[in-house]
Amino acid sequence: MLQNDTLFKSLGDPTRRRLFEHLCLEGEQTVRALTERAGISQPAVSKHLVVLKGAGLVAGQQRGRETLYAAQAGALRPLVEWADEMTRFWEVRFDRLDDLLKRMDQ
Amino acid sequence: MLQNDTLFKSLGDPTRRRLFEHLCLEGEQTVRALTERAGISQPAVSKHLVVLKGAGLVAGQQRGRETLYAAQAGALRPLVEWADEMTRFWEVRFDRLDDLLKRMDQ
DNA sequence: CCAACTAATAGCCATTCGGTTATATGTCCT
DNA sequence: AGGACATATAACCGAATGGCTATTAGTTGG
Repeated sequence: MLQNDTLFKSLGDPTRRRLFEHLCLEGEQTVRALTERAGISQPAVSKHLVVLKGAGLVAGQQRGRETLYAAQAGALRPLVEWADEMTRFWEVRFDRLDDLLKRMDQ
Repeated sequence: MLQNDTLFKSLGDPTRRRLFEHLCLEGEQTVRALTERAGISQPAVSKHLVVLKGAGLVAGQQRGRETLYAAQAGALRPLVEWADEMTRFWEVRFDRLDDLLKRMDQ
């Protein structure tokens, strides 16, 4: 579960998550475009992109003097799987409780 | 999307996420039991539980002098929905690119 | 060739955060 | 009643974090 740590941590910061959201919804963007929209300095954006890249959430390809970043939505899969697993276990327990209550009713 | 901020932030800390995982997999636990397993001090655990409760991920019911905490797995739904939405948008764009490439092939 | 432009890095700072110990509050048991 | 126990809160501390400005490196176009 160590891989999940960087994934969840990356998405834990609102600004960073918004950058990722924007890339998902609007498609690949230059750092410049992302900066204008984020309302923070260009170096701050670049630092966030490094973190997102470290989690596999984003990939950047250089084209000339600018770099195009694109979301890698597949990187979200471990997150969904984790959530499903947690929910599944939780529901199993709920079912057991339900059974217990039914047995107590009778 | 402001509600998601606290949710993602709560899960962003590994220790905290592990507490939640434990409650999901093992069922409700006292603070004492959680503390023994977490390997940190009892106040630290209590603080994490406050944060998790703030995100709706956990609920505590006092019973005598101890408090039983239980996971609220339903609180994960916004997270899954968010991930689905991001993936959906991303795939739409991918399809468009796919179409474009097909058109270019012909 | 050089000035403008784009992005990344370095260095700095204030704040946040996760941990600690000490203490308060409340409950149980003898 | 009083001591042990369970949890929450307060106060504090060092490390991590997210932001900034300044600078560097690389690219383009006149």
